[in-house]
Amino acid sequence: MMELTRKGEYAIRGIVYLASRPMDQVCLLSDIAAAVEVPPTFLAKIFQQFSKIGLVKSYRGTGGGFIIGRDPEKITLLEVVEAVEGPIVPNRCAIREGECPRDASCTIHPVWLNVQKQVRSILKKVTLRDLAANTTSLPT
Amino acid sequence: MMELTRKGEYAIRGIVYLASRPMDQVCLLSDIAAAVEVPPTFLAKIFQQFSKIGLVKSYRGTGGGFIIGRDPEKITLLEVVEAVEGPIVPNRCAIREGECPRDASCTIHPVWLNVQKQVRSILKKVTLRDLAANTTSLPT
DNA sequence: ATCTTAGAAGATATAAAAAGTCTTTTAGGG
DNA sequence: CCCTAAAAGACTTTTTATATCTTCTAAGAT
Ligand code: SF4
Ligand code: SF4
Repeated sequence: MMELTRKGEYAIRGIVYLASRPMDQVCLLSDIAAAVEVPPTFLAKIFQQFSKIGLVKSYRGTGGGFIIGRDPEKITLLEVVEAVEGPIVPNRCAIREGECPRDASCTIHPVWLNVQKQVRSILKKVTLRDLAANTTSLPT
Repeated sequence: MMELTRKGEYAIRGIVYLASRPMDQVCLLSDIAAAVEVPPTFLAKIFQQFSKIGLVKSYRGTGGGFIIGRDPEKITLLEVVEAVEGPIVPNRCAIREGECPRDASCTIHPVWLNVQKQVRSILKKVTLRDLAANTTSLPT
């Protein structure tokens, strides 16, 4: 239960790798995919999503590729996960009040709200900077 | 992300209802299904699973049906959820150490372990007695 | 200008899981 | 022996996940 999809896992691996690279160094998608062992075409789709919302910046053409969208310290794991997996909702009724007609009287409802809150809280406290291994100075 | 399946939701609704009934009163599956608004055939499958592990007791034939397997205070929401949804694992690496070859050096790994721990902790603290609305004295 | 490089966008394909149904069998009463 | 109700397992349908492919667009190199 509650399992992250491959997409989510790949997304995190990819952007964490990117966050560990210097911001002035444009990374080829193929290089990122190889480094984090993810199917390149799949990672491309994921990074397109990231690009749209500014989590990464993309450059086309020769010398193109990706860099991180902003300071890794300002990007939380929560943001990354929700960007590709959608909002964290342990059950439908956690989407919004009234989503389940039973929620007003349901004794289980508050439990899911609590789960949602706790999980979001954990993921929000972790930034890409925390996650980026110090590979900044590694060879290309 | 992290969404409970219908099966899980139905399972909880069903067993919570059962927990709210007096233990000496055998409940028809069809009645339970109607009360919690779940497809009867689907709930049947779920209760078969519960029966195997003793969460509910089943009786066949005339006057048959289901009762709760043991004191609702002794059954946690965690147990119920894991019975039908499997273990709570926010990511593969939370299944067991070594499941992901990267886990030893992975900076994200501990985050998922933490998520898993917190969620399990929340669900473990909630018993079926807490969840059972006081419908014990309602008409059949 | 045009060629090459590399990402964007969208369609498509495959596979797996979820959701639900149906049929046959077994057990327990009347 | 007949009726009731659950057990067991096969089966169907739908949805989601996973992945790839093709065409298009932007940017630098020649
Ligand atoms: S837990 Fe309660 S409120 Fe939430 S979906 Fe289930 S019935 Fe509805
Ligand atoms: S978070 Fe790290 S250890 Fe867990 S599955 Fe992903 S790479 Fe493996």
